[in-house]
Amino acid sequence: MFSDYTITKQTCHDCKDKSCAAAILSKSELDQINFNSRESQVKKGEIILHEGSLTSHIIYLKTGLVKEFVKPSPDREQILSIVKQHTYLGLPSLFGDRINHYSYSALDNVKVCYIDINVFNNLIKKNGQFAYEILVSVSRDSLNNFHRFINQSQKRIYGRVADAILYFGRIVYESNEFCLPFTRKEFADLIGVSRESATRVLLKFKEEGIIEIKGRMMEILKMELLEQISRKG
Amino acid sequence: MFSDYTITKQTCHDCKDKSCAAAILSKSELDQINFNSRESQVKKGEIILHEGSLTSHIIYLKTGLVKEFVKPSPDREQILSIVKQHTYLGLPSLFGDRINHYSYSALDNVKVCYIDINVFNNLIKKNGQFAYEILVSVSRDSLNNFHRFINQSQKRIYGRVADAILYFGRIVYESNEFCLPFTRKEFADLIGVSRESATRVLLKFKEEGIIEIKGRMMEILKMELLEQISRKG
DNA sequence: AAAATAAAGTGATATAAAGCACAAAAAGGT
DNA sequence: ACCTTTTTGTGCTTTATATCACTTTATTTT
Repeated sequence: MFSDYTITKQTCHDCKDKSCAAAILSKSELDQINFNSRESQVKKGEIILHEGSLTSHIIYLKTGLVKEFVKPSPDREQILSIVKQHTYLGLPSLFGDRINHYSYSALDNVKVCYIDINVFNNLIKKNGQFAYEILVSVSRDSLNNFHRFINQSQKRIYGRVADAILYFGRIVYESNEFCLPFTRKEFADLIGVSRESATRVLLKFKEEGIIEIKGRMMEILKMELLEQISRKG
Repeated sequence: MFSDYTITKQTCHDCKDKSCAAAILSKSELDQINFNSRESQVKKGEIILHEGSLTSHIIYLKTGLVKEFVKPSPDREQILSIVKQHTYLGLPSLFGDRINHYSYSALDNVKVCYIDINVFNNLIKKNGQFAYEILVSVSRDSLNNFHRFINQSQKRIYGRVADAILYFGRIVYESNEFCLPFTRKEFADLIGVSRESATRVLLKFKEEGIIEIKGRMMEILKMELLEQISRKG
């Protein structure tokens, strides 16, 4: 089982998937990360990080998609966001009590890097420019997530479904045609509605020619209308 | 009107209300803030910062309570949090597009300091330790607010009202007896329910002896029960 | 390829909470 | 102290969406 996690290692210096923050580090600073990190692969569906666990390493998502979620109770799941590549996972948890507040699981086969937390914190404290970049990233995420949540809490189901579709089209895949990375249940968990209701609205949208949907494949046909529905709530 | 804002100025060095972050600055660094900031008072009910406005100064809440909110539509209001003294307002907005994403208004007469944004950013980039402290604060807020929101979206009205009461008792006032800083409407806006429903639940709690409430005065009588209701949702 | 399991779709019903309309009380202004 | 405005409380009605129970369709497993 464990041998599935192929542990490869090239140097961080010539990594094509560096974060914006890491890009501004000096050679010797990058060396510190290089010597105190390792890369690993996680298969589709597997958990990368568990809500409630203690952080000893910071995890950088090098390639692939990851879902960020919490389970308020064993039978419920709230998906907070879909995390794209070139992102550190769970930064806010890192600077607080060091307990991970969210769980992360791989939506496809992904590559992640584990970086020693002390090395990372040290770079922040030593290099204000690096800290600033991390701050920008934490702030952006905080704002984005919050906006999605506020919208959600204000909108009714049609608006929420429209939002979710736009989220995939504009932010996650940046294309009008994409393949949902998960089931209808999970789609529903992303916007906080029941699976049945989500299904119904999705089919209504299809019926009205707003989207084309076949299994997990989805295409936005009437962007204008969808945006309008999203606005109206 | 404007003369109401008494502009006093003592030096930042002997300020009794310094932020945790500012406390670690050197004398010369504090000087920079000192020469590029001014203190001002805002009266109860007045707006400190408008959602959508551009940031030229960062605002530090020296004393008093402030409500952080957004207005998704002119007739709706979502209160995000009650901000306590010794907190920078709207930090996440500062590091993104520099547009304020939330509004802030004074819940009582408050003192705030306006600090030049460039000076502030400079300190972050020059002093990683300072940056780290800001990072901790942004992260804490992000996590806290998110938790409240996730809870909210998962709970039904009884749980939400219980949460709000506990929020005031434990976090805002740190006492079992307190005076709500605003109307029932605003109380409802904090937890995203209608005013009528909030009222009804509040009175139900009173009837059952869980809380004592008279106007805006509130006292938590059965903490255990309240926590249980909060957990059950 | 067949059987088993999981996911998706569908109609009927239940229900929590919003909305409405009004009365009572409190707060604010003159 | 009186009038006006705002806030709070209350019963009734409406409505959106969850939940239930079941069928159909996909996906895995053997």
